[in-house]
Order: sequence, then C-alpha cells, then structure tokens
Amino acid sequence: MKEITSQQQRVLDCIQIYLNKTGFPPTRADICRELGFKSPNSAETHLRALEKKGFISIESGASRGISILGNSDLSSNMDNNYPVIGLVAAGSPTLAEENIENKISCPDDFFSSSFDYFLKVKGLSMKDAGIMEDDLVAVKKTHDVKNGDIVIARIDDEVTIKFLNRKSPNIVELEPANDDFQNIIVDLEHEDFTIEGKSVGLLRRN
Amino acid sequence: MKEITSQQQRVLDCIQIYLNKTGFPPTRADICRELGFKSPNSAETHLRALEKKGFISIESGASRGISILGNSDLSSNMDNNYPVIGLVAAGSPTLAEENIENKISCPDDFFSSSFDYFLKVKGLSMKDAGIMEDDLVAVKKTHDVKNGDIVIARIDDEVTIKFLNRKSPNIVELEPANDDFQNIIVDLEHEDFTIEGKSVGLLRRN
DNA sequence: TATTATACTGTATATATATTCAGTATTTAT
DNA sequence: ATAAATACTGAATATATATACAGTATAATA
Repeated sequence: MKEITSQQQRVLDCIQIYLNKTGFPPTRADICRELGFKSPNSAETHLRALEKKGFISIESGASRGISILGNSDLSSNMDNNYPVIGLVAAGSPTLAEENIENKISCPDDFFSSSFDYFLKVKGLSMKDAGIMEDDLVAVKKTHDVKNGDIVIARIDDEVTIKFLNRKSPNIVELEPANDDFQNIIVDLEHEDFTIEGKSVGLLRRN
Repeated sequence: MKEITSQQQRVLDCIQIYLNKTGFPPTRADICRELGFKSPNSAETHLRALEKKGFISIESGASRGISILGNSDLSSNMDNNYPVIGLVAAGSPTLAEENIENKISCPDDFFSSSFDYFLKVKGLSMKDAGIMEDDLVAVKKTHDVKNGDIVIARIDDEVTIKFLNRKSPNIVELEPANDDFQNIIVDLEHEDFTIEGKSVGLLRRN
C-alpha cells in the first residue's frame, strides 16, 4: 500500500469516525463539514487520491458509496482456534498435544499482527510491563525481533519471556521487567539459544 | 423489542447482507431490486415499520441513512461488536456515539463473564495490577461488586478505575495499584458516586 | 525547467434518492 | 363490524449528492 499524506489520513479517519457514529459513510459535504473544507471538490479530490492508493473504494454514481478497504474491519471476520500453551520451566513451548492446555476462539485480526498461540505466563518477571501471572500472551512465531521487543526465548531447555537486548553479535541480554529479577546474559557461542517468537498482544481473563 | 414479520425480517436481512457486501446501506431502490419489489414505497413502508419497532434507525433526508440498531442477537454469530470507550477525565463512560472510539469484534464468551464495552485506560494508576496505559479493560455494567474487585467508578464527573474497598455503609475507598497515587475516600452522603461496572478482563494490542 | 501531485475555493448540473400521495387487497386486532 | 396493521403497485417531486469544470497556489519530482 502506497504512502498516505497527513491530509488524506485526516479524511480517512473522518470516514471511519463517521461510519462508527452513524453506521453509513459520509457524503462529500459531510466530510467538508467535519474537516472545515469549503468546497465539495476538496473532499472529492482527497477521496480520489485515497481510492488511487488503495485505501478506499468508491462506487461510481452511488451516494455515500465509500467503503474502507484492507484487512482492518469487515473483511476478515474469520475466527480461529488458538492453542493456549503453558509456560513451563523446562521444555520449549511446542504445539504438541501434551502442552496445549486448551483452545481459545478469536478473530484472526484480533491483534496488530497475526499470531500463532497464546502463552500462559508463569511468575512475575515481567510485571512492570503489565504482564502478570496467568496472563495469556499472544505469540507470533518469528525471528524478526528488534531490541526492546518482548520475546519468547529458549535457553537450553528453559523457556522465558523477557525484553530483548542484543549487546553484540554473540551476546544477547534478556531483561526482565521486575527489579527482583536479574538480567540474563546469553553467550551464543556457548549456549543453546533460540527465539521462539515475540509478543504481539495480551489477554487477561479475570 | 417488538415482534417482527417475515417480510420485515427479509428486508432487515437484506440490509445486513448489502452492508456486508458493499460497506454501505442500500437505497429503497436497492432493496426493491434485491427482494423483487416493484415500487420504492414497498421498501419505504417496511423500513418505517422496522424503524417503529426499533430494529433500525433512519436518518431523515439522508441518502442510505439506514443503520441497524441494538443487535443483542440478530448478528447470530458468536461474535459481536464491542465499543471501545475512552476513559476521559470528565464525564461518565456512556455508550453515547461521540464517546465510541472504535469497535472490536470478539466472541461473546471471550471473558469469564459477559461484558458490555472496552474501556481504554489512561494513566498508570493501576500499573501494579498489570493495567497499563491504552490497555483495553473489558467492562461489565453491574452494581454487583465486591471488595477487591477492580471497578469503574464515577465520582461527580470523574471516571476512574480502581480497586474497591467498602469501609462502612457510607464510606467507600478506591485503591490504586501504584504507590505514586493516593487512595480516594468517598463519602456517599456528600458526594455523587456511581459504580459504572467492573473489570472482567483485559486486552492489550501492542 | 517542465511536470506531476497535493491542496484547496467556487459554480454548476445531471441524477440518485427519499419521501409523499393515491390506490388496492389481505390479515389481524378490538 | 370497524379500525388498524401489513403488503404491495404506480406516479410524482423536492432535494441530496456525485461529479465535472474553471481557477489558484505550493511542494515535490524528473
């Protein structure tokens, strides 16, 4: 998807807000009223730009014929069953049957990114990041992680959830969010270390 | 909600299907085309009947100004759209349209108990309870709250989320989960105090 | 340098659309 | 038995709306 200008973003937001508020899309005049434009053609040209860039579609000739495209809203309402895996002290969080505590049905587009399973958190090592015991962290299986990401990592046979901090090509620091815990420093040359994935969201069921 | 006739149900279904398909509501002519009516007035009268019975609302004078109302079970899926309400400093978190920031589709049985809306948290007064800024707290509208519950309360015009602690019939203590914040003590005789509901879960989208 | 994209105002108009009025017929309450 | 609600056709119309056309101006390309 092409880049969007700030004014086009305002118009796109305006359409979404109008939709949330009324249940149907705005007219050109509505957009002008909301954003302070004085000519309906101001809205028209922005709409055509948004259409050209693939953010919306416009039904020709129809009144209020604007619909917002992309995966954000109506299109992907598919539910899926996501396994809940216990964070056990030893053993990687595999999707093997014996590790699956239960399954949770939720929409595929529920979090900012797609994800693969829920990890049930043990302990309070990430409590200052708002991750408490028994919270369910939505984990995306990936190796594409940056410093500062909350990652699910395996050192030898221990699985843990921590902030990632790559110190040097061979040294990785795993940082808890709790003063009672120590940083874990991993030497990639001498220890068996794997990134299982990263947190893309959290679910807490009281 | 009053009873619906089979023809009115067909029209209501038609609106929903049209919305799913196009992203915007149908015109009278569209409904006629879909259902085989030969006069736009056929659609009009059905729409007015549906409006009178509270199934839809019609924006007078607006084209395609139909919106489907109060869907307790007419969406028929397991999923429902739950509004996201911003926790504003003043004003109660009503479900009024202007307070709805967004909607999130999720299964009705997603949390331990049914719930009514998501509250977007501002500030860090509950951080030690793992509730961080911009977290979405699933709120069940109820007055059935116990000591220790995380409640959404309104004092005069301030809405806040805190632990509940009833001290005596007339004194309620609202306890933050953050040492930087003070307990709030409310005298029910002299202050306007309402329990809006309680937290039944939490959702965090990174 | 010329060109294209962005970002508007202002006017005009064909048509898309809601909505009223006039009928007919059947079913359901009172 | 009479009124009211339902379920339509058909025609007419005021207006809501998309959209084209004519300009102006600035910033970003090529």
